[in-house]
Amino acid sequence: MSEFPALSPNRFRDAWCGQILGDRVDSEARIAGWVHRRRDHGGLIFIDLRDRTGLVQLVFNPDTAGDAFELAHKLRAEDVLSASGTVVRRSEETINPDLPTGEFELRVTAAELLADAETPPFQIEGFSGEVGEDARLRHRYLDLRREQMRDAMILRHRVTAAMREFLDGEGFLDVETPVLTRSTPEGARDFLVPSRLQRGSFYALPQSPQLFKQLLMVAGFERYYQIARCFRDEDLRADRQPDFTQLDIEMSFVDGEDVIDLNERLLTHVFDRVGGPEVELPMQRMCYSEAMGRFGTDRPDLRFGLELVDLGDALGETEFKVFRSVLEGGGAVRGLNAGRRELPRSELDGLISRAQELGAKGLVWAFREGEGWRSPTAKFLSEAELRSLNERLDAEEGDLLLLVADERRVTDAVLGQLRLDLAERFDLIDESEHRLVWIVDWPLFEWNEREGRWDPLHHPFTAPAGDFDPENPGAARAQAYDIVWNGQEMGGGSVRISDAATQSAVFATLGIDAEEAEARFGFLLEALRYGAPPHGGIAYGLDRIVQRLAGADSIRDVIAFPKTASGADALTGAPAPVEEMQLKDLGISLHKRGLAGH
RNA sequence: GGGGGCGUAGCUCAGUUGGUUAGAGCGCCGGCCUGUCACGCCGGAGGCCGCGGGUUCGAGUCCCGUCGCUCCCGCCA
Repeated sequence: MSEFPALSPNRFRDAWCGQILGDRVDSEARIAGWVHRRRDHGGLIFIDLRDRTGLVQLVFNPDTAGDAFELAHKLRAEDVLSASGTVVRRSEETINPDLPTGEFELRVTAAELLADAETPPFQIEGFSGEVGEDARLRHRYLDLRREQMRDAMILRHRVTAAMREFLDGEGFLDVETPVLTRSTPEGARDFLVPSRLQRGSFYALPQSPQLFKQLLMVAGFERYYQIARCFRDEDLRADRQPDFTQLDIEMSFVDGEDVIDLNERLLTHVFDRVGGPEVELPMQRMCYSEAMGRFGTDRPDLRFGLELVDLGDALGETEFKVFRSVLEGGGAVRGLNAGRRELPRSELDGLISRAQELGAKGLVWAFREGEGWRSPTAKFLSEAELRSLNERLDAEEGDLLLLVADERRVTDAVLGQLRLDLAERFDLIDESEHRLVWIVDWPLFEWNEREGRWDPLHHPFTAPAGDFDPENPGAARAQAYDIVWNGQEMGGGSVRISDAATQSAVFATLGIDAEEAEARFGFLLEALRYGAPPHGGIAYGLDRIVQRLAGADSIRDVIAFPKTASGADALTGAPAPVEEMQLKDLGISLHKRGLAGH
């Protein structure tokens, strides 16, 4: 999109407010937009007129503006105005260098009020405070007038336009898949839609178009993409909405390398088009086990250090019961060196609480002091052990060391999160830096202790790497890849299972027996028997990509009409009760509040 | 489901140890003003202190409950 789309001149306007009208000095122009600000000097009135391209100053002089002068006096913020007049180059001393159009102004000769506006509930711009999000969302159409929101939405458009441009050039077909569909097991709760024609049955809103895009590969479309709305009925976060948007891509006759290569070119194309970070190709890759080992997470933020270190073999003979029992029970003692930090006792206690909140039983903190530690825990450890730990942690005098002893899963989760907390606390992240990394070589399954079963790390359609041995699911590797950007998961994909036998075997491992597999995924298994090409793809969180490109704190800032943390639409009031008749049509009865659960 | 933070004028916020008539900036309304651009100057209006209950001679302030917003854990790619 060009910055100033061509305008067909009409009675409202023949130019954009943000347009530099240098080539029209001394000639006529007509402009329409919203009154951004009025500066009424009594005998001379300035109006900043705003449209989506920017601002321009209108000058109303009683000698030249005629009736429009009286109108200008009555104008208020956010009134909608069409004004015509002469484009004038401002005199040197009246140029506003802060405004792109600041060398020019429109000397108004006629103006028409197209709509008057009530006083907005909050100022659109130009005061020092930050308007609360609550107020912004209730009047989102006003919030979207703010420059920051307008730019975010334009950026979003440019991102999707660049994606379409690239994928179109690579021969991808944009195919729409159903929104009313059957539950596909992505792991999250489904949003359900009751069927009127088949009472008692429900559609599910798609958590992703996963199965449909695979069917499109079976159909022979070979290259598919869709900017697809997806739905997950889980609690919200700054980077999670119940309905969100994926860039969904699938390709045939490819292996994982092909998919990664195409996506690296896609991302750099998009970044190039919208002024995103410069990324060298090929992008960095890190295998899952390395990410977990060094950072305690499968989505490491590589912009700072504070890496995790395994300390178990420095403590093989330790008398310290806490460490010893964990190690004997197959757990791990891991730690990180937070660097030379000063922290009051209250903050150290805060770290302990945080570690407990994250699932640890406790947290050992220590400052290196000489060859040993200043720490409540120091007295339980031998001098040799302290020296050895200092060495492992590369600790220098005064460095803050944090250790967690627990199951490996817990040590990683806790230290991985503490690492992020510390980076924030000590401002270790250079916000101008961008680190993208592919996480590869994933396990196919992980053991779900609570449910006592194997779960897929990605989804059940991910192809195993090499031969799949159903007898040893824990050893199976996946042909899967996630793209992680500054510690945030931006997209994930895999090569898919393209033969029915393997798919059935994976279902069986996941505890889905043949009967259930047939009932839920029979259509997929059948499709795979009719000649399914090898295929794979990826899905990106579009909102997150735009959020990061916009430098926003929340995906809500790059979604036109987002939901609040409780899943409500503050503007429309959704979700809302419905008429009794609607429920009756659907054969649904609600338990009355107060009766349910008794 | 759990934990933290917030809720006072239209907006953003202050409000001391529980004390008399609840403040500021911006916005809004009126007046003045011919080169401002967050215009300036003068004047003014505007409050269910989220809601409900309790303690107290007295509650914006303390306690209990509840609702809303938000961040995090769980959950979720």
